[in-house]
Amino acid sequence: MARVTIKDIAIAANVSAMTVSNVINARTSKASPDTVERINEAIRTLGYQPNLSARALASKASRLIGVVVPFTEDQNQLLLDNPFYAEVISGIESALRARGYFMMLSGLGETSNEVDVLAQWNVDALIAIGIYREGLFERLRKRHLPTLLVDSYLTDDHVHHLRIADDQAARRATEHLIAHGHRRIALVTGAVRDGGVIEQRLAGYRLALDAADIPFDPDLVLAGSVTFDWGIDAAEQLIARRATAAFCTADLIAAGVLSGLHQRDIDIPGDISVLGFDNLPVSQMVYPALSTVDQAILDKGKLAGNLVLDLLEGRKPPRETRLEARIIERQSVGPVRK
Amino acid sequence: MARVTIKDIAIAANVSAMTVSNVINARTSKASPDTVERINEAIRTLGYQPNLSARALASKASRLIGVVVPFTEDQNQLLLDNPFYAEVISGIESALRARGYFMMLSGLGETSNEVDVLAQWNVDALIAIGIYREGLFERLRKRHLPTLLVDSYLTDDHVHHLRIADDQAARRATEHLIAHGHRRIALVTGAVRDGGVIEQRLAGYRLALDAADIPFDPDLVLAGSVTFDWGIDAAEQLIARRATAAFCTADLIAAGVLSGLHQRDIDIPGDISVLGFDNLPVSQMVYPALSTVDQAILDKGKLAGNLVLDLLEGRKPPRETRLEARIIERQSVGPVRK
DNA sequence: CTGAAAGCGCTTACAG
DNA sequence: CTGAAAGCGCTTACAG
Repeated sequence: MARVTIKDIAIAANVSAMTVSNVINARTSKASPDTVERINEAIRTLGYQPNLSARALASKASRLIGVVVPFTEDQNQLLLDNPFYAEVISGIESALRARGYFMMLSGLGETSNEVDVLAQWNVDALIAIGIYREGLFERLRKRHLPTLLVDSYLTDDHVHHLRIADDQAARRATEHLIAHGHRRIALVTGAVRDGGVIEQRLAGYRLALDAADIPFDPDLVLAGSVTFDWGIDAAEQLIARRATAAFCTADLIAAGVLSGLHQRDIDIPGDISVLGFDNLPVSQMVYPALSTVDQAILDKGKLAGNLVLDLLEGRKPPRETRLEARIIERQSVGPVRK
Repeated sequence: MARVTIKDIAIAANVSAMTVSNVINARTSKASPDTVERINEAIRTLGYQPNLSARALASKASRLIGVVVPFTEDQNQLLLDNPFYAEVISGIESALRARGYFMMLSGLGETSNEVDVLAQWNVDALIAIGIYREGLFERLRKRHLPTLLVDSYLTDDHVHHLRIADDQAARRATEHLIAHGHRRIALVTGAVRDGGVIEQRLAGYRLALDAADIPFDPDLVLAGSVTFDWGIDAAEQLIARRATAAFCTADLIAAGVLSGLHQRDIDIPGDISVLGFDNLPVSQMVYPALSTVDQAILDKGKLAGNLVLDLLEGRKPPRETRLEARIIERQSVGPVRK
């Protein structure tokens, strides 16, 4: 049994293919109620499924949104290695689906041609998460697609942005530790990159220190990668540098710090306080439960989806959207030990 | 500047469109080396990108593989909520990409028409993860697509399977606890479903008990959902039922159990031992680090991708592939308290 | 080794 | 309110 096409429906309903097309695409004003009914009936009984490739080809609109995530820092080329991405993507997908669009997911590495893949599928628009490298960014902008950058500070006239107020969030986080009496506060983070979020969070951290008259100590900035393993390593340096608190710019790192401190029998938060960032599910699973900065990842993802569709559908969303983040207090932050 | 098509290349290289098509599709035997060179040159200078929708339409092969994951049990319609899926999917995607195929990801809920979406995109084959419900399964098989079921025991003549030896793995896990002197061993699990993996793991658990002459106590089977929150709740029942060890059929549940036990100041593994399943990244992040059953999720995903492509390309992979799982000993299992 | 023609399943002006 | 025709960018027999 061959696939049932629009032509089959046309024959069954005794109309032309183009009337069927009109009805399918909800241009019902262009057909009499009676015809619409007959066509819908035929669609139901024959089990018609539109061929989306054909539609994309003919209409020059694929209803496909490309979503680009960077491959993990150790270049193992795995999507979704970071639960943060998994959650944003879930949010994006849910928003797209609700509005009748589809997601084409792709990783993006150093030398990768994954952007080409998206071009080949004729995606209507692009959401790129956590982009910083100039080289890759260049490749993105070459196709002049409606583009939304999530968590990126790369500037470009043709690009829209969604991000949290990273500097402010980091400042508040640091202040939260200061309020608990801490003065030797380490910043444990991934690589500080041009146009990335960490740059901004570092700035917020410094602002908080300045405001509290705590001199900035570069030795307390521990930059590695956004991984659990780096957190474990960082724990050792935390101790060596006599930090009493660590502000980690990702929960994944914070989880590693917790684990590294446990290995050395350091009490948390008795000896060292740890504050995370993201409010990933894992932050509730570690021990002690991690105090962290919530950035409502899922909502962020949904918003990203909706913004990019607004953009695509010509509804002129704001060029930049900034979300608020807030601190979630759990058990990993306490007063400084006297 | 309009998109450059195969026709543009044909003109530039002074050949027909079909010769270009042949060269693009690596049927180079059908063209002289000289022609091939001219065509490739034109492709490079003009920056040609094949239109995959057009190719799919004309060739009746989309190189798109549908990947279906069930929506989470609380029906919140979010893909990737479970890190297990995120990891399998990463593996699948990586295998598909390596062989020149693309992934179309879709969730699958109670009433959902997501399978329709995949049909509409003309996916060449299907990988479905963790399917048990008969209703949904029926909808899958109606399209007679090459299908690989991951972690499912639903039988059907037209479907291929990839799974671990769940009964055996559960048996070994239980024996591992028995070897530590435990006799009141609870099984903490998601819903036991027809054709799902948990059914098998329950069987393995019972086999181990039988072999050790430990009577099966239905009160020690705690079935909820595959979530952290359920693990927290289960912790309370563990205590009430005087279990000395818990075998959890998912790390997510085990993490919740750990957390719930901490809340009640139970020492792990001093008072109660906890064993997980999956070896998710989170199993290293919790405290104490979780002993668990490793099922090499990433490799499983890659294998799934390769199996489905073998199937699609007519290489007749085995109808059923069973992977071995092995126990990873960390800190959450210890000898029973006398 | 190369090409002309038909066709994949849709949509889009255009006409009536 | 409805239709005939052309076209989207490819591939597929078929012919030479």
